[in-house]
Amino acid sequence: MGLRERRREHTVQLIVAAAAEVFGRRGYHASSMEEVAKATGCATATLYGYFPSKEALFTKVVMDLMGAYLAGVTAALAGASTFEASVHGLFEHFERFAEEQAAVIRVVHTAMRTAQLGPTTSTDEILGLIATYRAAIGPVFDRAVAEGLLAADRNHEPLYTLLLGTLHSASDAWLDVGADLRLGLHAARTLFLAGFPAVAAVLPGESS
Amino acid sequence: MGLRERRREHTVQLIVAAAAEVFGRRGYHASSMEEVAKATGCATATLYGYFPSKEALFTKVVMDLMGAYLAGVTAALAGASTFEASVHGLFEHFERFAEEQAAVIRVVHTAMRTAQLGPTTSTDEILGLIATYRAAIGPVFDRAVAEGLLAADRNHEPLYTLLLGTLHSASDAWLDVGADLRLGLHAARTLFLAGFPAVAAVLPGESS
Amino acid sequence: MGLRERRREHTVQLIVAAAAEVFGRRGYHASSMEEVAKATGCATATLYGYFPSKEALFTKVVMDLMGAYLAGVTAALAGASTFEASVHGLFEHFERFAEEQAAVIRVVHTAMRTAQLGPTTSTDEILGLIATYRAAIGPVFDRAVAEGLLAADRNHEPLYTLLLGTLHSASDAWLDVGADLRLGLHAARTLFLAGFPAVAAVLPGESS
Amino acid sequence: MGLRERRREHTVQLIVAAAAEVFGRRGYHASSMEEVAKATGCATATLYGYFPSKEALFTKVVMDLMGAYLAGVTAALAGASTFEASVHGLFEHFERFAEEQAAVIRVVHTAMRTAQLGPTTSTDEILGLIATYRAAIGPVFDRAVAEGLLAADRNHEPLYTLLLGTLHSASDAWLDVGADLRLGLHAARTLFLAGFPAVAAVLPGESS
DNA sequence: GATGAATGAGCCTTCATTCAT
DNA sequence: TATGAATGAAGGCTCATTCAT
Repeated sequence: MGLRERRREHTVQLIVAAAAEVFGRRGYHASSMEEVAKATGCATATLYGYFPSKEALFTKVVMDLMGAYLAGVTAALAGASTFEASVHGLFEHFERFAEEQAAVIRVVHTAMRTAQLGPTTSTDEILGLIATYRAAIGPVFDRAVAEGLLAADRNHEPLYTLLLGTLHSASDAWLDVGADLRLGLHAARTLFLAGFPAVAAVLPGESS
Repeated sequence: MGLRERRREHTVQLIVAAAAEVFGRRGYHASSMEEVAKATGCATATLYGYFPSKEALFTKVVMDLMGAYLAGVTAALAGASTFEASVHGLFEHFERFAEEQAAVIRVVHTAMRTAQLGPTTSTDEILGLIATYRAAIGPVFDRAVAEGLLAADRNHEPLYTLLLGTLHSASDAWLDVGADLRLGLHAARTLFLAGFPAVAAVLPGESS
Repeated sequence: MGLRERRREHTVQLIVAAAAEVFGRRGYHASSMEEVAKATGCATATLYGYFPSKEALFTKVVMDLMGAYLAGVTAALAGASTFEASVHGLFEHFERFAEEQAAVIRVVHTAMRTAQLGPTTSTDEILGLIATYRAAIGPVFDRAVAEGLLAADRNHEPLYTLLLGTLHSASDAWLDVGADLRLGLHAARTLFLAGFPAVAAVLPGESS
Repeated sequence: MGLRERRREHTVQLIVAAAAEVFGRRGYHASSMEEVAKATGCATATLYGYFPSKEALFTKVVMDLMGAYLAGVTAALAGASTFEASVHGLFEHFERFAEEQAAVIRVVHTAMRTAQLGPTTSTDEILGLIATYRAAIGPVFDRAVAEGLLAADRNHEPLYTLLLGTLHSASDAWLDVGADLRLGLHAARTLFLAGFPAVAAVLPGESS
């Protein structure tokens, strides 16, 4: 990559970082390009030299942050050989990531939670992202199956929902009402691990 | 209440119902007063005869729906004498409510999850609402304490978070990716009940 | 038509008149909605209560003015029984119309001359308008045929072009360099009538 | 002219050629400097190394093309000794020129026709250009006078208008509705020559 | 000389809100 | 009370132009 391109890429990163902060704090619709520009330290028009539209910028922000987060998830799970270790790894990664970049969590939550609150067009991409997220945590359940804790021929769907649900509930409480993040995550992990066998037992056979 | 006032109140309800549908479908910022008016079947200006602003309308919508929902929660919990029955009652109430009024859940989620996605000013009211929600499900844990499943002098905060987190994760998955609601709620309840003792055991002493 | 509609229609006419003046003076691209609003005596946003876009307003202006002009053309030709009288009628109508509403001629010329200078989308409508214009002056040549001045089985295309060309050249000179309109039209009419037989004689057989 | 200057002049020509194509196709206002740059094969900023503004570039384009065209006109008229030959020469030159460079005709028409469609400020230059154009075809009428077809002490103004009007009407029809150029020009020339005596007879005495 | 990047000004359009009827 | 109409205040986006490299 030439020098020019590097500089450009750097600027893109600065914009994305500023935009992440703004979008995370105000949501998509309430954020204005002028606000993002001010946060970046440039003129509004400058943003359009890097992104063709507000929506494209938003999508880039979500994709980038989510990509970084998911890469960490994958790495964390790669280093865990048992089901329990996987869950621990996932929660630890989340905690680290959340503390470093609260804004990130905010945008990602915002985006994932509310396809309908973001711009219409990128809905598909966001849904794809949700799918990617679920795929990334798949190894957790592969290990559960390998360890005999979970039958392979069951509908695992609710497990994904619950793992992410308990995980995110802690960060939501942290962001929304200022609850203790570490404690929340600890409790969430405990609940998930302790309740897992019972849930596994009630899952119906694979279907849709 | 005079006849005049009754008629007015009726109109208010019609508007709120229409607004709930619109806000639930599009979110606060993406919804326009014109859209709400069209859904109500009146002119935009008419809305201002009943609500001083878009924000006030939104707040009213959230408050009303949440109030109805919470009344149901309270009723459901009043009729349950044990911890387990309480949890069952809560989930059943939720399921019934969600199926009847998907839009309601959408707005409430939207509102609760993201103070920042709604209008800035009403944040306080929404936070108050969250507190009310938590208070409404308090009886669940009172029963757990009464049954000796939970020590009274512990920080119950994470329990509230987790109960609501598991509950809502199911409806989120239902709304966002079309997951099976009944199955999701069943799994969530199972997880919560089975994992509860373990979580209760790791809760730290009362603090904040 | 109710009173409401009448008032509305009246406002539409006021806007169209103001817009005709502005578009006629500055052309489509150089005119701004703010300028039109100022000429109308209202706020910019008000225009959007009557027209969905700048382009729609422009199209309406052109269509309306052209429609009025063509109605006059048709009427003038209906009252003329000979070829020569037709041509006289056409020129007289044009002169009257031009003096009354110079702006009209400007917009129409602008629009007709340069589909590509107006908004892209309405190009088709403008081409259709050109076709309508040509159709409106058709009777002139029907009479020429009836009087034996013109063979029916010839390509009349160049005649249309020349009749309008001589006619418009006079108004163009009037608008652009301040030439005398009456004199110009007189000369144009004289040229057309005197040269017509010669042109009719050189027209090729009907083809495309 | 040094080598350096020659190279510069060459670049100027490349830009003017590209700009002529763009302005001819889209008109002044709808053309962007970026579009011109792309057509030239250089960066937008580069254009400013050769022209101080968009307007200056437009003016240069018009002046250059018109200059080339008028030089041809002058040459054609110089080689024609009679009135009729002059008119023939003019039309032939026009036909050759138009077929070679349709874009040229487009820009020139655009510019001449509509001072208001080009940039406001250069109106004077364009008016001067119109005057130059008229001067260039002056010899046609000088010959008419010499041949006794036209009285010298009359207002020749309408003749200029009509000669150019008939000429241009053919190319307009060609450009706008795809009419046959050669046929149109033939008809136009025929009309002009055949009708000329009659017009000459009705011209008033010299005045403005 | 050439260009990528930056930007101020401006344009079209939307929308919450007000007001006269 | 209901509403059509009017509007100020943005907001997203474009573009001619400048400047540092």
